[in-house]
Amino acid sequence: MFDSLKARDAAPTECGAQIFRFDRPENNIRTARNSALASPCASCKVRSKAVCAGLNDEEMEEFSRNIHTRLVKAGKAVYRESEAADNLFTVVSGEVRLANLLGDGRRQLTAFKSAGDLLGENKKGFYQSDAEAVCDTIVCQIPLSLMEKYSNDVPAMYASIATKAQEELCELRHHAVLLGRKTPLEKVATFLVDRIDKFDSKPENQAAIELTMGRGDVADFLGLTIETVSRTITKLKNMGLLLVPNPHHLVVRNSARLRRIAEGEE
Amino acid sequence: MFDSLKARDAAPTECGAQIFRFDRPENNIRTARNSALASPCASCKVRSKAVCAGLNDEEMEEFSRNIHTRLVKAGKAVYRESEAADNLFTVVSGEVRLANLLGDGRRQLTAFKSAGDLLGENKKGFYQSDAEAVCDTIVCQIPLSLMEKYSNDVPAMYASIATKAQEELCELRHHAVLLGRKTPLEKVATFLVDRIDKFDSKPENQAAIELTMGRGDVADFLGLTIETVSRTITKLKNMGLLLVPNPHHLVVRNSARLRRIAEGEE
DNA sequence: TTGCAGCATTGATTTAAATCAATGCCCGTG
DNA sequence: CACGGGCATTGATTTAAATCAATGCTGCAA
Repeated sequence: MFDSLKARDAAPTECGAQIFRFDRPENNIRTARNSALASPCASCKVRSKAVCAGLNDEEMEEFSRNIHTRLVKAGKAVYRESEAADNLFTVVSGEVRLANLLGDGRRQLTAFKSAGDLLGENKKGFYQSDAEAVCDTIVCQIPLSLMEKYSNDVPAMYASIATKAQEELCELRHHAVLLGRKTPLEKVATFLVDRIDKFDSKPENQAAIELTMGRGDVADFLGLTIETVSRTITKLKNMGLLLVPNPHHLVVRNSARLRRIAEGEE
Repeated sequence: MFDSLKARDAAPTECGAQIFRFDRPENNIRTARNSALASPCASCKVRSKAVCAGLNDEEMEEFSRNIHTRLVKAGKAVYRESEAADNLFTVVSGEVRLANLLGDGRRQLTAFKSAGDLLGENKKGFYQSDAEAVCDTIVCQIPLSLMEKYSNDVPAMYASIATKAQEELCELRHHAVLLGRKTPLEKVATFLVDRIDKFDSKPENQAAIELTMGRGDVADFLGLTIETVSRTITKLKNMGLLLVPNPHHLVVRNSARLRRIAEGEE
């Protein structure tokens, strides 16, 4: 019955994951008082956006001794649902999808996580979704025990986690509206607009979008089939709203109108 | 186009909201050392489940001077989206729906909150949904400033809020799977099973379910139309899984099978 | 270079859920 | 007690998206 909704494997697509360099101590987040301390974290490009942003130099120094970075190849799992949740993860580069499966293989993606985002939703000590790399991805693995330690000592970190949880709740409500009430056209438009807002710093009317994931991932994120996603993108193209140089690179030509469509306003 | 999806008003249904009595100091949660202190909180029936559970007698005493309880009539708002978020709320009795609207009136409910649940999701100081009483409901209004004060002093309270946030995230992911990938039959079955798990302490095979909300609310929660919800309930009735004494009271006759249906296993 | 595998697109057909429409039921009210 | 309004249910019809099916494209490997 749901054959075409079966879980699909990752598109092992090149997504330009740049390697995280430990040997480039250009700390532009906070001046290291003692550059001899320069730890992996010191040169971390996502530190300003990540939960560890609030640590001072000494704390960061200890932090960096306890975390470690992992390269997760496209399609491989960072963790799986029901595994014991011992770590949190910050995405350093690349992109991760959070997936939940039904017994017969139907799949729903609940989020894509990219640079600076925090992963590791758990309940009673177990992860609640599969977290899989969409493309080659680097994550920073943070033992939960370490987090707990800092959470008490470093209010900024607890606050940061709380804020991220609130944002995530907000995103999920937003996504529930999409899944439950939007048309395919509105779903795809929302997806594209959200990507622009997440990645494109300059909110011009014309914006380039890189899709690290394949159509199957988009479909499972939006609660559609691959075919409907494809047809809808073609439709947006025919409406003159989109250029499609190739399946993984889109250019939005009129993001204002796309935004209106996303909200069901036309 | 979406006329039949327009936001529907509350069913002003009687839901047996029992009035919260201040004058009955039967503190079965924690023995009040000094019964002269007996505050409204002392007799609160939901305290063991609520965020204030971790307060000691003195803290609770101060707490009770700063909170106040409000009766919200069926259909009225506890708060509205985009209002300044100055308070959190604990549901004392009754039930609240969280609603998000699209410009043209389409509506998605993201949660029903009942006794002991915490309300007041906000982002950057503003509520993110409409919170409306499904039936006559009593809420305990807690100034956010008070929460912040206790959050620093009373780790248990911060932990309790964090736990509730995690649970909420978990529920929303669960709901995303439902909205994006389940059939109407599975959606309704899931809704019923979740209600049993939430309200029915004894997990017998036969369980009574009270629906405080009308079919419109159920439809907007499940991403369906009223008609489909109604037909699906009839279908479950015809399958021998359900008795429907009246629209607001259902009896599940085989919850094990209902559970299997909910997970798409048959 | 050719062939193949995996995606993506496009087209035809089916089907399930939305929409449109009518009726019934229950409760509160005059 | 009769009436009216708001829900809920049920039936008929439409329609949009899933499904089924075929073809095309791209990049990798033999």
